[in-house]
Amino acid sequence: MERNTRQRSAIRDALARAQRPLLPAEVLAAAQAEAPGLSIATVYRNLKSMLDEGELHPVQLPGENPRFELAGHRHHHHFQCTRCQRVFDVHACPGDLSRLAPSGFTVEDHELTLYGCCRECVAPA
Amino acid sequence: MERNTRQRSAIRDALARAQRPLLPAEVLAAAQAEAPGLSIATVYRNLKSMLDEGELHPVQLPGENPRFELAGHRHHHHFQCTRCQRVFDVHACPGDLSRLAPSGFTVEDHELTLYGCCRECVAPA
DNA sequence: CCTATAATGCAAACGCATTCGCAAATAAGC
DNA sequence: GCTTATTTGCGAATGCGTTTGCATTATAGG
Repeated sequence: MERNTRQRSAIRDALARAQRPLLPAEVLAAAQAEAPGLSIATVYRNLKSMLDEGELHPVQLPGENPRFELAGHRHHHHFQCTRCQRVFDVHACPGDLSRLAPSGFTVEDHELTLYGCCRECVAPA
Repeated sequence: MERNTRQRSAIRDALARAQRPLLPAEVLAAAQAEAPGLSIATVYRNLKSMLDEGELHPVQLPGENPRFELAGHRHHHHFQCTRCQRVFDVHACPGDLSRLAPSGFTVEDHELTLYGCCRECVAPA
Protein backbone atom coordinates (compact mmCIF):
# COMPACT_ATOMS: atom_id res chain seq x y z
CA MET A 1 0.00 0.00 0.00
CA GLU A 2 0.93 3.64 -0.40
CA ARG A 3 2.46 5.41 2.58
CA ASN A 4 2.25 9.07 3.35
CA THR A 5 5.79 10.19 3.92
CA ARG A 6 7.16 13.59 4.76
CA GLN A 7 9.11 13.49 1.50
CA ARG A 8 6.09 12.67 -0.62
CA SER A 9 4.01 15.53 0.75
CA ALA A 10 6.93 17.91 0.40
CA ILE A 11 7.15 16.98 -3.26
CA ARG A 12 3.42 17.39 -3.78
CA ASP A 13 3.43 20.72 -1.97
CA ALA A 14 6.36 21.99 -4.01
CA LEU A 15 4.51 21.23 -7.23
CA ALA A 16 1.36 22.86 -5.92
CA ARG A 17 3.18 25.98 -4.81
CA ALA A 18 5.11 26.37 -8.04
CA GLN A 19 2.02 26.63 -10.24
CA ARG A 20 4.20 25.76 -13.20
CA PRO A 21 5.88 22.63 -14.57
CA LEU A 22 9.08 21.75 -12.72
CA LEU A 23 12.15 19.74 -13.60
CA PRO A 24 13.04 16.94 -11.19
CA ALA A 25 15.97 19.07 -10.00
CA GLU A 26 13.62 22.01 -9.40
CA VAL A 27 11.27 19.76 -7.47
CA LEU A 28 14.20 18.62 -5.37
CA ALA A 29 15.30 22.17 -4.59
CA ALA A 30 11.77 23.36 -3.78
CA ALA A 31 10.84 20.34 -1.68
CA GLN A 32 14.04 20.35 0.36
CA ALA A 33 12.69 23.40 2.17
CA GLU A 34 10.00 21.17 3.66
CA ALA A 35 11.97 17.93 3.73
CA PRO A 36 15.65 18.53 4.45
CA GLY A 37 17.90 15.74 3.28
CA LEU A 38 15.49 14.79 0.50
CA SER A 39 17.37 12.99 -2.26
CA ILE A 40 17.00 13.14 -6.00
CA ALA A 41 16.33 9.38 -6.13
CA THR A 42 13.31 9.86 -3.91
CA VAL A 43 12.10 12.69 -6.12
CA TYR A 44 12.28 10.45 -9.18
CA ARG A 45 10.59 7.56 -7.36
CA ASN A 46 7.72 9.74 -6.22
CA LEU A 47 7.32 11.53 -9.52
CA LYS A 48 7.03 8.13 -11.15
CA SER A 49 4.42 6.80 -8.77
CA MET A 50 2.43 10.03 -8.91
CA LEU A 51 2.50 9.77 -12.69
CA ASP A 52 1.26 6.18 -12.53
CA GLU A 53 -1.58 7.26 -10.30
CA GLY A 54 -2.49 10.07 -12.68
CA GLU A 55 -1.79 12.69 -10.06
CA LEU A 56 0.87 14.23 -12.30
CA HIS A 57 1.28 15.16 -15.94
CA PRO A 58 4.56 15.21 -17.86
CA VAL A 59 5.35 18.36 -19.84
CA GLN A 60 7.73 17.94 -22.74
CA LEU A 61 9.16 20.99 -24.43
CA PRO A 62 11.47 20.98 -27.44
CA GLY A 63 15.03 20.19 -26.45
CA GLU A 64 14.17 20.06 -22.76
CA ASN A 65 14.07 17.32 -20.18
CA PRO A 66 10.61 16.37 -18.95
CA ARG A 67 8.98 18.65 -16.43
CA PHE A 68 6.00 17.75 -14.26
CA GLU A 69 2.89 19.50 -13.11
CA LEU A 70 -0.05 18.44 -10.99
CA ALA A 71 -2.84 16.99 -13.08
CA GLY A 72 -6.23 18.64 -13.25
CA HIS A 73 -5.48 21.27 -15.82
CA ARG A 74 -7.45 21.04 -19.04
CA HIS A 75 -5.81 21.37 -22.47
CA HIS A 76 -3.27 24.18 -22.32
CA HIS A 77 0.12 25.23 -23.57
CA HIS A 78 3.40 26.54 -22.22
CA PHE A 79 5.62 29.57 -22.26
CA GLN A 80 9.34 29.31 -21.77
CA CYS A 81 11.28 32.38 -20.74
CA THR A 82 14.41 32.71 -22.85
CA ARG A 83 16.12 34.51 -19.98
CA CYS A 84 15.51 32.33 -16.91
CA GLN A 85 14.47 29.17 -18.81
CA ARG A 86 11.49 28.67 -16.54
CA VAL A 87 8.27 27.31 -17.98
CA PHE A 88 4.81 28.76 -17.30
CA ASP A 89 1.31 27.66 -18.17
CA VAL A 90 -0.60 29.38 -20.94
CA HIS A 91 -4.28 28.76 -20.62
CA ALA A 92 -5.17 30.05 -24.05
CA CYS A 93 -5.12 27.95 -27.19
CA PRO A 94 -5.22 28.93 -30.87
CA GLY A 95 -7.96 26.32 -31.39
CA ASP A 96 -8.38 24.08 -34.37
CA LEU A 97 -5.23 23.84 -36.44
CA SER A 98 -6.16 21.05 -38.81
CA ARG A 99 -6.28 23.49 -41.72
CA LEU A 100 -2.48 23.90 -41.34
CA ALA A 101 -1.62 20.32 -42.22
CA PRO A 102 -0.79 19.25 -45.77
CA SER A 103 -3.64 17.53 -47.57
CA GLY A 104 -3.90 13.85 -46.78
CA PHE A 105 -2.68 14.41 -43.23
CA THR A 106 -5.06 14.10 -40.31
CA VAL A 107 -4.45 16.32 -37.30
CA GLU A 108 -5.40 14.81 -33.96
CA ASP A 109 -3.55 16.98 -31.52
CA HIS A 110 -1.04 19.79 -31.24
CA GLU A 111 1.62 21.20 -28.95
CA LEU A 112 2.45 24.86 -28.81
CA THR A 113 5.31 26.54 -26.99
CA LEU A 114 5.67 30.29 -26.75
CA TYR A 115 9.09 31.81 -26.15
CA GLY A 116 9.88 35.23 -24.80
CA CYS A 117 10.44 37.16 -21.64
CA CYS A 118 8.48 36.39 -18.49
CA ARG A 119 7.04 39.02 -16.20
CA GLU A 120 9.86 38.75 -13.69
CA CYS A 121 12.62 38.94 -16.25
CA VAL A 122 11.06 42.01 -17.87
CA ALA A 123 11.05 43.84 -14.55
CA PRO A 124 13.44 42.12 -12.13
CA ALA A 125 12.34 42.47 -8.54
CA MET B 1 40.10 23.18 -45.56
CA GLU B 2 36.91 21.36 -46.34
CA ARG B 3 37.07 18.26 -48.51
CA ASN B 4 34.39 16.84 -50.69
CA THR B 5 34.07 13.23 -49.68
CA ARG B 6 31.78 10.55 -50.95
CA GLN B 7 30.33 10.27 -47.42
CA ARG B 8 29.61 13.97 -47.12
CA SER B 9 27.72 14.15 -50.40
CA ALA B 10 25.81 11.00 -49.53
CA ILE B 11 24.69 12.66 -46.31
CA ARG B 12 23.73 15.87 -48.08
CA ASP B 13 21.85 13.94 -50.76
CA ALA B 14 19.99 11.88 -48.19
CA LEU B 15 18.75 15.03 -46.47
CA ALA B 16 17.78 16.58 -49.79
CA ARG B 17 15.90 13.50 -50.90
CA ALA B 18 14.04 13.07 -47.63
CA GLN B 19 12.38 16.50 -47.75
CA ARG B 20 11.78 16.18 -44.04
CA PRO B 21 13.85 16.42 -40.84
CA LEU B 22 15.88 13.27 -40.17
CA LEU B 23 17.39 11.74 -37.07
CA PRO B 24 21.11 10.97 -37.26
CA ALA B 25 20.20 7.28 -37.45
CA GLU B 26 17.80 7.98 -40.33
CA VAL B 27 20.52 9.94 -42.11
CA LEU B 28 22.86 7.00 -41.66
CA ALA B 29 20.38 4.53 -43.09
CA ALA B 30 19.46 6.74 -46.03
CA ALA B 31 23.03 7.72 -46.87
CA GLN B 32 24.38 4.19 -46.71
CA ALA B 33 22.63 3.51 -50.00
CA GLU B 34 25.03 5.93 -51.64
CA ALA B 35 28.01 5.38 -49.33
CA PRO B 36 28.23 1.77 -48.18
CA GLY B 37 30.19 1.34 -44.98
CA LEU B 38 29.31 4.84 -43.81
CA SER B 39 29.56 5.01 -40.04
CA ILE B 40 27.44 6.83 -37.50
CA ALA B 41 30.48 8.76 -36.26
CA THR B 42 30.96 10.23 -39.71
CA VAL B 43 27.29 11.16 -39.84
CA TYR B 44 27.62 13.05 -36.56
CA ARG B 45 30.84 14.73 -37.65
CA ASN B 46 29.32 15.92 -40.90
CA LEU B 47 26.03 17.00 -39.37
CA LYS B 48 28.01 19.11 -36.93
CA SER B 49 30.15 20.79 -39.55
CA MET B 50 27.15 21.40 -41.80
CA LEU B 51 25.40 22.98 -38.84
CA ASP B 52 28.39 25.21 -38.15
CA GLU B 53 28.40 26.33 -41.75
CA GLY B 54 24.68 27.07 -41.60
CA GLU B 55 23.92 24.50 -44.25
CA LEU B 56 21.68 22.64 -41.81
CA HIS B 57 19.02 23.46 -39.25
CA PRO B 58 18.27 21.49 -36.11
CA VAL B 59 14.65 20.52 -35.47
CA GLN B 60 13.68 19.87 -31.89
CA LEU B 61 10.34 18.30 -31.13
CA PRO B 62 8.96 17.61 -27.65
CA GLY B 63 10.48 14.48 -26.17
CA GLU B 64 12.45 13.72 -29.33
CA ASN B 65 16.12 13.67 -30.18
CA PRO B 66 17.27 16.40 -32.53
CA ARG B 67 16.53 15.97 -36.21
CA PHE B 68 18.17 17.90 -39.04
CA GLU B 69 16.99 19.43 -42.27
CA LEU B 70 18.73 21.41 -44.97
CA ALA B 71 18.60 25.13 -44.31
CA GLY B 72 16.81 27.45 -46.66
CA HIS B 73 13.27 26.97 -45.42
CA ARG B 74 11.64 30.04 -43.97
CA HIS B 75 9.71 29.94 -40.68
CA HIS B 76 7.63 26.81 -40.58
CA HIS B 77 6.38 24.08 -38.27
CA HIS B 78 6.30 20.31 -38.08
CA PHE B 79 3.92 17.41 -38.10
CA GLN B 80 4.74 14.15 -36.38
CA CYS B 81 2.88 11.02 -37.37
CA THR B 82 1.77 9.14 -34.28
CA ARG B 83 1.94 5.88 -36.24
CA CYS B 84 5.33 5.90 -37.95
CA GLN B 85 6.88 8.65 -35.80
CA ARG B 86 8.23 10.41 -38.86
CA VAL B 87 8.33 14.19 -38.95
CA PHE B 88 7.16 16.32 -41.87
CA ASP B 89 7.31 20.00 -42.65
CA VAL B 90 4.21 22.15 -42.30
CA HIS B 91 4.59 25.35 -44.25
CA ALA B 92 1.61 27.07 -42.72
CA CYS B 93 1.71 29.05 -39.48
CA PRO B 94 -1.06 30.28 -37.21
CA GLY B 95 0.62 33.71 -37.21
CA ASP B 96 0.89 36.09 -34.31
CA LEU B 97 0.26 34.38 -31.00
CA SER B 98 1.26 37.11 -28.60
CA ARG B 99 -2.34 37.52 -27.50
CA LEU B 100 -2.15 34.03 -25.95
CA ALA B 101 0.46 34.92 -23.35
CA PRO B 102 -0.47 36.03 -19.83
CA SER B 103 -0.23 39.78 -19.31
CA GLY B 104 3.27 40.95 -18.50
CA PHE B 105 4.80 38.29 -20.71
CA THR B 106 6.41 39.21 -24.02
CA VAL B 107 6.19 36.68 -26.85
CA GLU B 108 9.16 36.66 -29.22
CA ASP B 109 8.79 33.32 -30.94
CA HIS B 110 6.82 30.11 -30.96
CA GLU B 111 7.07 26.45 -31.84
CA LEU B 112 4.15 24.41 -33.01
CA THR B 113 3.95 20.67 -33.51
CA LEU B 114 0.95 18.96 -35.05
CA TYR B 115 0.28 15.31 -34.30
CA GLY B 116 -1.82 12.87 -36.25
CA CYS B 117 -1.72 10.44 -39.08
CA CYS B 118 0.42 11.07 -42.16
CA ARG B 119 -0.71 10.41 -45.69
CA GLU B 120 1.10 7.08 -45.96
CA CYS B 121 -0.17 5.74 -42.67
CA VAL B 122 -3.77 6.64 -43.56
CA ALA B 123 -3.51 4.66 -46.79
CA PRO B 124 -0.58 2.24 -46.57
CA ALA B 125 1.00 1.59 -49.96
C1' DC C 1 51.94 10.51 -59.86
C1' DC C 2 53.33 12.12 -54.96
C1' DT C 3 52.67 14.39 -50.85
C1' DA C 4 50.53 16.50 -47.11
C1' DT C 5 46.66 16.55 -44.48
C1' DA C 6 41.78 16.20 -43.74
C1' DA C 7 38.24 12.63 -43.31
C1' DT C 8 36.84 7.91 -42.19
C1' DG C 9 35.72 3.56 -39.49
C1' DC C 10 35.99 1.30 -35.39
C1' DA C 11 35.59 0.79 -30.74
C1' DA C 12 36.18 2.81 -26.59
C1' DA C 13 34.90 6.76 -23.81
C1' DC C 14 31.69 10.45 -22.40
C1' DG C 15 27.92 13.07 -20.28
C1' DC C 16 23.96 13.20 -18.14
C1' DA C 17 19.45 12.08 -16.76
C1' DT C 18 17.48 8.35 -14.57
C1' DT C 19 17.33 3.91 -12.01
C1' DC C 20 18.76 0.42 -8.78
C1' DG C 21 20.79 -2.29 -4.73
C1' DC C 22 21.06 -2.32 -0.13
C1' DA C 23 21.21 -1.13 4.64
C1' DA C 24 18.93 2.10 7.71
C1' DA C 25 14.79 4.74 8.82
C1' DT C 26 9.91 5.16 9.38
C1' DA C 27 4.81 4.82 8.51
C1' DA C 28 0.65 2.08 9.60
C1' DG C 29 -1.81 -1.63 11.79
C1' DC C 30 -2.44 -4.34 15.85
C1' DG D 1 4.72 0.53 21.92
C1' DC D 2 6.02 -3.30 18.74
C1' DT D 3 6.19 -5.39 14.28
C1' DT D 4 6.59 -5.49 9.57
C1' DA D 5 6.70 -3.94 5.15
C1' DT D 6 7.42 0.28 2.59
C1' DT D 7 10.28 4.18 1.80
C1' DT D 8 14.46 6.62 2.02
C1' DG D 9 19.41 8.09 1.17
C1' DC D 10 23.52 6.99 -0.66
C1' DG D 11 26.40 5.81 -4.20
C1' DA D 12 27.07 2.85 -7.80
C1' DA D 13 25.21 1.36 -12.12
C1' DT D 14 22.44 2.02 -16.48
C1' DG D 15 21.11 3.41 -20.96
C1' DC D 16 21.65 5.87 -24.83
C1' DG D 17 22.84 9.53 -27.76
C1' DT D 18 26.95 11.58 -29.00
C1' DT D 19 32.01 12.30 -29.17
C1' DT D 20 36.79 11.03 -29.42
C1' DG D 21 41.48 8.64 -30.16
C1' DC D 22 43.92 6.50 -33.39
C1' DA D 23 45.47 3.96 -37.25
C1' DT D 24 44.07 3.89 -42.06
C1' DT D 25 42.15 5.81 -46.30
C1' DA D 26 41.52 9.10 -49.64
C1' DT D 27 41.13 13.93 -51.42
C1' DA D 28 43.22 18.09 -53.49
C1' DG D 29 47.15 20.54 -54.98
C1' DG D 30 51.54 20.62 -57.07
